[in-house]
Amino acid sequence: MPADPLSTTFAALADPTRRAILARLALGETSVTELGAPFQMTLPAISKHLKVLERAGLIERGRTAQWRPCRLDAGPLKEVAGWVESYRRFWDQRFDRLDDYLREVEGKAQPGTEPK
Amino acid sequence: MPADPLSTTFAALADPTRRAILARLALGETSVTELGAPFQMTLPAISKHLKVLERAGLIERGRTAQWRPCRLDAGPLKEVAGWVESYRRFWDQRFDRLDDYLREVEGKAQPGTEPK
DNA sequence: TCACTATTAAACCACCCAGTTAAATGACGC
DNA sequence: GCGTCATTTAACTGGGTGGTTTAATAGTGA
Repeated sequence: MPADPLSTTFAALADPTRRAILARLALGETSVTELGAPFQMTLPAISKHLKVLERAGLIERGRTAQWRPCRLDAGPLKEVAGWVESYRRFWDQRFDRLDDYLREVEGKAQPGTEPK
Repeated sequence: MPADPLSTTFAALADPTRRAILARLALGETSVTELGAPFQMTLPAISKHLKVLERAGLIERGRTAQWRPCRLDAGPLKEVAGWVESYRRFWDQRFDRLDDYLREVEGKAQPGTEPK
């Protein structure tokens, strides 16, 4: 239901098989069969994972003869990085005291869409 | 089923309501009722979202009287940032030519768990 | 104790997801 | 055209998820 791109990207990344596929594609374009080789899983399952990654815009697909090779498209990861970076100050120890200070000064503010 | 922490974190982030809750918590600790106020959703639904966030380690919960306030714990986001950063060179335009070069030199390597 | 507030639990629903097997599509080589 | 390889589709299953309503738990305060 939530069709927003960030949710789709996060959902696509929430599976270790799909993340492993992306890692393999980071080494270069390859075929579906070779992508599936490392996994104890049938090829239709791999094909479904690829469809999820494609809908999330994380891979692109070509058509060379009977092969439909995949290549990585890291565009959506840029938005993920941007989102997560906006929380950096919350895990970076160097800003812990600053956080306490800001929280003290600001008190309770109205809810916004993203922090900072 | 995939109980690995990174998958759990990504799955927790793959919902706009939960991301909005995190954004609200970035402004400071607050109660369940106040967290649910901006959403057209019943409180049990909010409570379930909080349980998902808690299992992912993204929030911590206290016990002050009848309130069980939530506060942000961005620890897992650090791992997310680390994972996504390993793909930075694939979306950063400045490295496009370098990518082509590396792909040419490396040819096909064996699949690893993460790139580079 | 009683009424009230804050929060969760239980039971239920519709739907999506990850996986399977079996069959279909499509391109190649002979 | 035929057999073969690469890939996808169809149909099905088990289990998780996001939401609801109703009811239970737990603390506060008179």
